Amino acid sequence: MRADARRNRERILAAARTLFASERPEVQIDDVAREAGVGVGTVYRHFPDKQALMGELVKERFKIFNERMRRALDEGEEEPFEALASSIRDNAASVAEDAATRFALMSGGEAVFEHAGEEKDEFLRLARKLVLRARRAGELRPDFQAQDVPMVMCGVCATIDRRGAPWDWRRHLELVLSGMKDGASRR
Amino acid sequence: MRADARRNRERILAAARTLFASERPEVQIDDVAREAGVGVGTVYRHFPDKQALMGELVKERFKIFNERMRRALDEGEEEPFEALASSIRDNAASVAEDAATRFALMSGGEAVFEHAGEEKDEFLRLARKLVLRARRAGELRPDFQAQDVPMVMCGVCATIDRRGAPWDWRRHLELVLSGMKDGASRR
DNA sequence: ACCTGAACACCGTTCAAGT
DNA sequence: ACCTGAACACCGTTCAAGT
Repeated sequence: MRADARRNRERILAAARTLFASERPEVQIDDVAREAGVGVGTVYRHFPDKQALMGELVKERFKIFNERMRRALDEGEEEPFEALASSIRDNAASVAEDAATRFALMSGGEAVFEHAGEEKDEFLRLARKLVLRARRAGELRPDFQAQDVPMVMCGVCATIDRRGAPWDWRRHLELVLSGMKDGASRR
Repeated sequence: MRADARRNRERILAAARTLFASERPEVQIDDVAREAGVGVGTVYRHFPDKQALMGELVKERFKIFNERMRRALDEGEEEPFEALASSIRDNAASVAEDAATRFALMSGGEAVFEHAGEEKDEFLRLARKLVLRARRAGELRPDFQAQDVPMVMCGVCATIDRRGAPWDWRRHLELVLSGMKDGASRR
């Protein structure tokens, strides 16, 4: 890829991040192009449609999720449940700080997730390992599945900054984590 | 309101319910009008904009929520936590069966909820009573707030039929309910 | 009092012309 | 190879004309 093209691509992503995070009404591609200092056509050259642009944000976010979960696998040998719980806490916190990606995650359609397909698969593989390890240690509710990790994360994300409702997503997450613990090992 | 106007209003709502529930791409007001057998202008005469149309579905759903919670207040004297939990279970199940309202709840903006403002306030009042009673009985986690009722319902709703993900929202809800129980009284 | 649908406005996407 | 932005298409909303 030519150097100027690469630079434009980065500028478009940066503009999308800024605008998706700040604007109230639906952000337009024309706005993204203007903010990035390129023509609309250039946005479409790099991202076939709006969903693909949002998809790229989601893809990058999943990469960050996956890094955090790999670290949990490496470092959490002694406390398998806590390793899983902490990685979910940190991932939720990173989404909470990134309104642009949250917008993409929540309002994007199926295409957005397909764009991040590979990273999503890797996410599930890592979740499976963390879940199995915690289950073997007897710290996790036995019917908890690997797919339940993205499920509960989606549930918590849906309650971050929801239309001005005064919701406390951290308490929400702690409720869920406490529900995930095996009955015998609950505090 | 004239009889034909009332009939048109009902037809429009019925059409919206059918289309929001079945269509894949964003449903158009023109489609709703055609399905209802009226002109577009008639849709706009009854509902000032698309959000108001979705808002009406949400409003009616909140009325159903509130009926269920009033019943829980009347009948659940002996088992206050179970009364709260059952009403949440039933409300989630009723949303799960109603794809049109789920669409309105999830993809509608703030205006949709303002349209159901009064019912939403009543919902919070009922939630407060159910929560206080369960807390007094020592069955509920002491830091659980009345606002957490819509919060956890929103979280669970967000994971019903999400882009073909094979998620089990009933297990999700049971996780949350189990996290809501007071530590001392958990099974 | 209410209904109709052509017309308008807005925004996602394309493509002919340019470098 | 890549960029530009005018033009097109689609869909939410309005409003003049009708009953």
